[in-house]
Amino acid sequence: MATIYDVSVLAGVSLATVSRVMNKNTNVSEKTRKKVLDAMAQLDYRPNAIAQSLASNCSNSVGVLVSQLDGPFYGPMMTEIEASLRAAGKHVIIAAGHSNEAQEKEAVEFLLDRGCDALILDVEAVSDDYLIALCRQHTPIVFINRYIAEIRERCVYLDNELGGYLATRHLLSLGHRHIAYISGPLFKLDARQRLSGHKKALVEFAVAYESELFYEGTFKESSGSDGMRHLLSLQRPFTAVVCANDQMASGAIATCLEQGLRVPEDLSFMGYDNIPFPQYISPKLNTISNPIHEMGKMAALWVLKHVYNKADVEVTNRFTPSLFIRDSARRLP
Amino acid sequence: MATIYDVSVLAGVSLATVSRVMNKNTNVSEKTRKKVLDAMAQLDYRPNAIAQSLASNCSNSVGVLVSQLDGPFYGPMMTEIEASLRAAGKHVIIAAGHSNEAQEKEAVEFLLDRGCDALILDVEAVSDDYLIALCRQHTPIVFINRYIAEIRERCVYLDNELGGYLATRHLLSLGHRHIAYISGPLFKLDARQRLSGHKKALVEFAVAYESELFYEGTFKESSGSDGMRHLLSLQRPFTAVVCANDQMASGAIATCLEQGLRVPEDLSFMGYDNIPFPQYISPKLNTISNPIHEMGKMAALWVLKHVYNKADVEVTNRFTPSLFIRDSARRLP
DNA sequence: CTGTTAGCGCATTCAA
DNA sequence: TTGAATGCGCTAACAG
Repeated sequence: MATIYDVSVLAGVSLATVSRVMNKNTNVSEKTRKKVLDAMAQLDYRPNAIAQSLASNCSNSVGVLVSQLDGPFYGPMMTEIEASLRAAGKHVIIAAGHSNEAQEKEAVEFLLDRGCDALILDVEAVSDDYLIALCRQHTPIVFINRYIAEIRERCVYLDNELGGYLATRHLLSLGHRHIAYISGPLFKLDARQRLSGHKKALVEFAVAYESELFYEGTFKESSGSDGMRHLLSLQRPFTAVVCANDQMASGAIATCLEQGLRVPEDLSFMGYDNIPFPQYISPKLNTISNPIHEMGKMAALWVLKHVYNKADVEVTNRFTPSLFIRDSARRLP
Repeated sequence: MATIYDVSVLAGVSLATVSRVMNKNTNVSEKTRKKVLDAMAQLDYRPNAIAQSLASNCSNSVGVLVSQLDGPFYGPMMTEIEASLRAAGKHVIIAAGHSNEAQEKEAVEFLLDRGCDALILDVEAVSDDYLIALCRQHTPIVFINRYIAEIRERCVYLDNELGGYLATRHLLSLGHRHIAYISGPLFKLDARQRLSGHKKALVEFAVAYESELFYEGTFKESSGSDGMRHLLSLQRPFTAVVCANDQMASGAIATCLEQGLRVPEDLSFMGYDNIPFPQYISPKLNTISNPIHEMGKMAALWVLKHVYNKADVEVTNRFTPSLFIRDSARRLP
């Protein structure tokens, strides 16, 4: 591997001059610039990014920490982040925290140690205090899907309570009065907020909350199935089910269909997140939009703006969900 | 940020000694080791990974390049790779190539420049020659989803032709004789191989290949819908459709259901990849397994074995697909 | 406009 | 067992 030194020798200039042309420093005559460029080409020179980072204290890379690497939720988010950052010549180092406190912390420290210029974190298991302390570090950090008042200008998040409210209100407005709820794991803030919105809508329509019709799932398809089986076993009447995400809704609907129930004729459903797949199933799922890709993009823009002084755009912190009406809920006669 | 120098001063030892205890070098007396460890703890010392990489020429990180960051295919693969590597104390830098030659090359060079100890590549757009040349570099590289004879021991791949064969043979064995085919983009090797297996099965059953019943899609849901609409518009009889992946199959089935066709009563379907979601839709999709997560794991093991001299496991290069029979195809009377 | 000189934080000889 | 010295490849003052 050729080094900057080899280039300088071949070009007959000093080391510093080579560095200057690399960094587009204008104080180089066209003639010497060309000599250097030629030498670089001839040696197939590639700058050593590690050495650049060490010397400049800037790695041109930003660390991204998500809960999982797979799934319909984080994929689009990472895609947007990567695309936005790459378009600005920055690169992305991705790690997974697996919703586990130790792993999340370890990943954060890894990214910090790797000299990332900034971090974009989607973390669920670590405490608010930990994150607030983290912000006192010199590496700038943005948070996705999390709202912490003390550092609110670094948070990019969805109004999950509003989404939960919209989902349930839609069913209520269709005449449903006995509505089951398959929740995400309640240790997650977004799951709690969605549930809170659900209850708010019930109150608004003066419908009692039936705690028997509540099931705490895991946000995965299989727990939607499990939840549905549980609810059906109750022998307690209900005409609709709100699921805290589309994956659980899909699992729940599949279970209904297996048991010979029709959707939405026998049971109406609402999902949440508007992930791509359920558009292609039958019945098409009603859901709440979750502009996760836009939030990813916004986090990337935040970094571009605050860390790299690019992108003079306005950063929106709070995103608003909206209702998608398709074929999985019907109006009660 | 405390440096190794700060630690050495506080501990009253030399810089080299601190380095020794960090690297678990045994030639340090218990007493001084303890002094150093104490100093580290006191200063909350975290080694600078960048500096370590530069000095040791080893970054403890491996680069992973996939086509996309989202989707049901690459997600599980990345998850396995990350988990296997992290368990060994190694880290992962992920980039996306977007099935585009320039972007794939750029990403490869980025990962190389970042000082990755090894690369795991899932690339589609670059040529075999480029990859063969890449292998002459000093950074070890392993390929997923690609077979190149000259560097076969670095390839981890699926027998796609066999999978295509199994899919079509299943339908043929159920009595289908007019089988449409919705293909992946033919510039991708796996799409061509799956199609080749399809034709092989037809030959075996002495059934003519009807080129009118062929549609070249993109591997995305929407192209499954498009393909289905095209096939239906042909007014040419067929009783089954083989789709080159599950996503297109889902799109195609959705379109059929929309148009009032029943699956599998009116039309039988086969998918490919066995992605999670279609298990939760109705009808449950027949498909071909694609052990992408195992392939990801195997690639990680390859790196652990050949680069870090860990994991004395046997590396399997070729994976064999198998048939999953569920509810989307019926036997013809 | 260009060259010289110091580091960046750490690993690694080579002596002691 | 420990310390001093050197260098990894590059950037960034500071001179000239």
